[in-house]
Amino acid sequence: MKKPGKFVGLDPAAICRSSDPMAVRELLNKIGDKWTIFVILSLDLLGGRARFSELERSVPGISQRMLSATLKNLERDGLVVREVFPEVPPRVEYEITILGKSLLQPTQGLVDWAKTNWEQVREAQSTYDAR
Amino acid sequence: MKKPGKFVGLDPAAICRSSDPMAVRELLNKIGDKWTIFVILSLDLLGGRARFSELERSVPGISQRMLSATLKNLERDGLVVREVFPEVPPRVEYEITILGKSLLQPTQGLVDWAKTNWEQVREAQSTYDAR
DNA sequence: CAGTATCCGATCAGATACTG
DNA sequence: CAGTATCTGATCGGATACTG
Repeated sequence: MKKPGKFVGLDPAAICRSSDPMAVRELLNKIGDKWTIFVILSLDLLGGRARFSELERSVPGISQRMLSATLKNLERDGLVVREVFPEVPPRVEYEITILGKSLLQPTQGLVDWAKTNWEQVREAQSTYDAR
Repeated sequence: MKKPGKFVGLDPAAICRSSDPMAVRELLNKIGDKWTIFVILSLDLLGGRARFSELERSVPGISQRMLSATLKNLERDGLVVREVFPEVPPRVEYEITILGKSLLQPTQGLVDWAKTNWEQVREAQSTYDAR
């Protein structure tokens, strides 16, 4: 679904001590896109399981298109599972997997860093821009 | 330099318990772009200080254009400092700041997660794609 | 050496409209 | 309700060439 894009020539050991720098690349890529993190965090806050419309409401600003695409990628990566109930009107529930939950911890580390340090980043930006 | 892009409507408390979801957004955005993480990690591995050409060699595949842009953003954010030596030929050194170093810990958390779990992600992708 | 300038194709994500 | 389809402007990043 999401093509990784080729990325040749990175020396694993030298760059990030990872045996697979592509994994880091791809992970960072996913983490970095506009909605992924907010969707998993929301799903977690909703108790780990929610339906499409609940997520839509929980992530203000997201469009159906982007929520759909984001969930599809998360499902493909094994971070959430999708369950369809054959009812009318249709009901679909998304549940965070153990793998998905395990990603929340390192993610929270970044969130915390932002909380702690972003003011300082903003100041640096202001200083820089003032020249 | 890097325009954040407007992003209205996110409920801080509900989404990520952050007092500033824009900070998280922007951080994730930076983290997620193609070279930022590899450049800071490389800079750290090079002892926290290196010149342009050293970084160019340490991050295989990066172009001058992207290294330059990435470093400029890192400098603007206060994560590295740039020092110019008025010599011929010119010499410019980049040094990671304390703020920059502090970002390495949460970042490493993600790198470790990728090392531990990416195989599982790949399997999930294969399974998903096989349908 | 340490960049900048320009061009360009690819991807991203918003808006809007439509559907089983 | 839970999506998909289509269009579009914006941004990203690679390739290449040039410069103080």
